Amino acid sequence: MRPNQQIGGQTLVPETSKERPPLTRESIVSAAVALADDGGLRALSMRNLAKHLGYEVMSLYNHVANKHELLTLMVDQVAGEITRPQGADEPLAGEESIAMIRAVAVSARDVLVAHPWAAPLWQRVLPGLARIRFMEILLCLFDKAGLPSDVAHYGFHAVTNHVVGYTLQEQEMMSNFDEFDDLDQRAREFLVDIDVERFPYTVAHVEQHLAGDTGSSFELVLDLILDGLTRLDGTGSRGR
Amino acid sequence: MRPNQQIGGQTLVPETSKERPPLTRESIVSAAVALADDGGLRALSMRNLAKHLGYEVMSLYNHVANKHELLTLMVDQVAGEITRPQGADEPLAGEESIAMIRAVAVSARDVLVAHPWAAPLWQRVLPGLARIRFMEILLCLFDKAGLPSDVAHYGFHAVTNHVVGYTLQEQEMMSNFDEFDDLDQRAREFLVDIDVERFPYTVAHVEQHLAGDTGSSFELVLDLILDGLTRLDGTGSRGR
DNA sequence: GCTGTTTGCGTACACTGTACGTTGTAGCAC
DNA sequence: GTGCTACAACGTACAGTGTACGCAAACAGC
Repeated sequence: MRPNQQIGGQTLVPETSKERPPLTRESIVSAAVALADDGGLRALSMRNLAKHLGYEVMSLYNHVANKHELLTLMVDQVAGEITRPQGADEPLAGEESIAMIRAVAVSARDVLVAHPWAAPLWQRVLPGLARIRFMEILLCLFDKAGLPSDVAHYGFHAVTNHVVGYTLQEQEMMSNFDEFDDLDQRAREFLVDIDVERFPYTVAHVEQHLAGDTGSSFELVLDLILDGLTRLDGTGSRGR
Repeated sequence: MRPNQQIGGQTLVPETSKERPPLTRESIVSAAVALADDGGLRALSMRNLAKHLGYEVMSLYNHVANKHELLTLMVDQVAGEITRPQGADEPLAGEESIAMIRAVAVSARDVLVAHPWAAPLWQRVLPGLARIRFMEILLCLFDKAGLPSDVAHYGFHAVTNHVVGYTLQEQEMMSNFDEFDDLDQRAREFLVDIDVERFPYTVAHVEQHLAGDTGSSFELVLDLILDGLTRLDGTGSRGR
């Protein structure tokens, strides 16, 4: 037992200072993010993670309560990558605020694209500090945009929903129709099921996707939402 | 072994015709939906499902390829509950189409609320027949709304994203702040983390949620999107 | 009758997250 | 120094997961 410690003569400071970095909360989370970045969430088991770090499984639990907490920390680390606009603290004109909201949303989307495993987790995990900061900035910008408070409230939801939801749906498409994935077979079944005669619109829609000419539709819908919000400034008496 | 079959004298037609309904694809899916409806997705294991049906685990695999297929079928059954508007086949005015789109979206949301487990699965599973029908109707309505084809394309995404994304985010809130859930402790941690001084906007936003005055914001954002789409009719030359 | 196919069943395997107990060691009081 | 406490790393063990495999009973067509 403990095969690595009593090999050399030096039983003091054994192997720990040799090459493997010490186990910390941060190193664990970073390794987990790296492991999920290539290999997806499926590749992230506690055993696998421990092996990659050069430790045994249960040692991780000295720094992380359970896997859910690890996932929370991972999402939060990724949330910290979202760029914060400068000058958000100063007084702003409405248009400037909207432009900043747009920038934050685009940055958040970029981060979710860079870490494809993060989008599904985003809603399943409680916000950590970085994500709360993200929320705070966005809500602050909405406040400074001069919108009525209720409009600001669900405007926030509309924007964040769009960022996460759009990316999620896009990734589903990608993974389902990617040749490199083993889901290729299922994609075939799908395309067989929908024959052109019964579902012409759906077939056309899917082909539009496969043609790849849906590039900037994320930003188009984002602008759609933002423009709509600014239009709801005064009375708010619209709808139904 | 096989304790249920050789109890009575009749080894023919043993127990099968006695009381338990025969195992079919449909009965399995329905039982799975029922099981997930109360108990959530966590309660839905193949073993648990088999037990509830009065069969053994591996018998299910005679009717369902694997669990992923089962989940797909479950989502599809639920998708079939979405009400289809009458008269969608006939020629429509633009406003009528938009109204129908709105009705379909609201119905879809109702279904997702009735089956809280379905929203997270919605994006993780390939569309089955019922969901393709749903897509077809929606896309058809978008076409009849007189929108340019690209606007119709991402309008479809904007609406479906909103339906699924909004419900998902709402359910996360619910489950994270519900007293009945064992996540209560985590919710406290969350509220402790965000002190009012550092994150005033976030605290105010969360309190707005806890006060429950966010009732119809789903439909408000939906109208926002739909109104925005109809405004993008002609040139499409707006916003960056 | 025989034969091939379907359906239910039991066992078994690889894998998951993690509870629990043991062990070496660092820090501190005496 | 000795003793005590705290903790990080470890190994084992357990309950739970999805499902591959093989066997037996029931039913189909000949």
